[in-house]
Amino acid sequence: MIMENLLSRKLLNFVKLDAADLELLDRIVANPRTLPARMDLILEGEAPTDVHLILKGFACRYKLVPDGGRQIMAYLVPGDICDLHVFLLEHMDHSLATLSECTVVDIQRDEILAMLARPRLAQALLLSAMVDEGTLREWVVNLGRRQGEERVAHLLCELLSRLRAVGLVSSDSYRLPITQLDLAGTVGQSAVHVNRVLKSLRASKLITLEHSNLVILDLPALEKLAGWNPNYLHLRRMTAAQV
Amino acid sequence: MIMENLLSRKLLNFVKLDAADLELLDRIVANPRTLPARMDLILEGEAPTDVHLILKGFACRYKLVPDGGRQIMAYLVPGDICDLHVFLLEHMDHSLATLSECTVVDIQRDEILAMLARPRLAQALLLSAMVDEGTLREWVVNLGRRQGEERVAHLLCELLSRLRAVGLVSSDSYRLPITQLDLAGTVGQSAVHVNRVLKSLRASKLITLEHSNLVILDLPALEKLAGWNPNYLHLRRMTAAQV
DNA sequence: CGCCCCGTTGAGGAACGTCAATAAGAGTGG
DNA sequence: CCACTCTTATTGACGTTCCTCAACGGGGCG
Repeated sequence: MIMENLLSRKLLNFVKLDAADLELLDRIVANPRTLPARMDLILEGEAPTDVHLILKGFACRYKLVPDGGRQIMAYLVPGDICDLHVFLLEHMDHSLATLSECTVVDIQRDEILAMLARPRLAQALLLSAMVDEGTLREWVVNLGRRQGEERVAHLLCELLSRLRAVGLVSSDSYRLPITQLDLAGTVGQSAVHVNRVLKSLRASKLITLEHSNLVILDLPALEKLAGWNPNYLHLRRMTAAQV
Repeated sequence: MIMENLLSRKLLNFVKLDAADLELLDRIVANPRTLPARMDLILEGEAPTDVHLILKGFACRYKLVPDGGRQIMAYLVPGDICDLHVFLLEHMDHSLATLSECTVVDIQRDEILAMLARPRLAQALLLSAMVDEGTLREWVVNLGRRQGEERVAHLLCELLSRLRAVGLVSSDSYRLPITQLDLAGTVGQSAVHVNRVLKSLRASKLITLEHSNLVILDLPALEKLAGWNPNYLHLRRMTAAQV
């Protein structure tokens, strides 16, 4: 089975690309490597070297706090590029790690420059970076203003949209290959409480979640609970739903 | 009294600038306007037109949530530039408003392009944007992993660093022209609870706060409480402390 | 088979929210 | 300058959300 170029698929949500653009992207994703779950890509304080592109699996940005806990500040899902700031920042102010097993491409400096030299690709990459920032702002809202169930519901809605944009959703269902401990580190609550929140979402017939398979049973109700508004993802074109 | 060019002062924290760079910045800040407190600069959903530069006062990014509350996601203090993404995003995914009376410069498209055409200014602006993003990540940590007193303490430490970088701090003291309701909307707690947190910080002899004048009485202790680590601000050079 | 990580549940306590009342300032018009 | 009003700050009482500690079960993997 041929692996579709998820980078192209993602960027096509923002801009049109010509054949040469697509060919460059195909060349870039040609040599991926596979990493196990729970593996650091780069640590806070280290000097960034290359740019990472996720093709498969979930990764995250995180920081450790003095009391031993960790806060996840971003999910990196297939099609996501991280650390375009390689060229500017001397030291990482956060760490990067896989959550599940991941397929990753290390993009070299000259390949990034080749992309930025193409106006439409440059625009798509910048737009994608602005969306990441908008997502961060929405996470601040999520942590600051919503409580348990709404918080998790919002995260599930966001992942639905983001994964749908790269064709990884069918019938409001997707793989969510993370533990409840990771989920707790994401929504800023204890693992015990997240477990109870999930129990409650299941009891309300909003979702099922077994063996890392999430099924959203009642999307309108989940979106309503979450106060969902996808404008911060700035998706201009919706990709066709998969069968 | 001549108003110092706070934009230059801020950018000099990141890069060296030559005389022509500084002259361009002086031209840009030449025609400011003054806005009253609690005034929107732009609303979520609107199309951004120009870029805003704050010269005096506090402004913020915020979103309203269905239940009527508002979450502040960023503070804009003197020297801060917002919305460089004017050129890319069709609609704002959040709103911008003044918290106190503000002096603001509206920067036109061609002036932005003139700055970006100068390599060092471009680098400084991009670095500044990355710092904004790093700040957003730290706020996620603040909301997700810290409780009341640590949260407020962290915010106060951050503002100390940021205001010091533009010369608005003397002896660990600065103007904090915001209400407790705004503070609550920032740290994701109720105004009543923020009031009690402040009371506790005062009782611990860490700060005083009267008439919008904040005095940090014991900075090491406040930083320890906050788990303060300024690396995300990426300040390379410290500006001299003001008398 | 045994171990370890993960998910689940119970019990009790700490942190935080809501409602409500009062005080203290700040601005406004007379 | 004073009376009035509106916003902001402060405090108490009480309820809710969430955390911590602890125990137990289940499934994957050596």
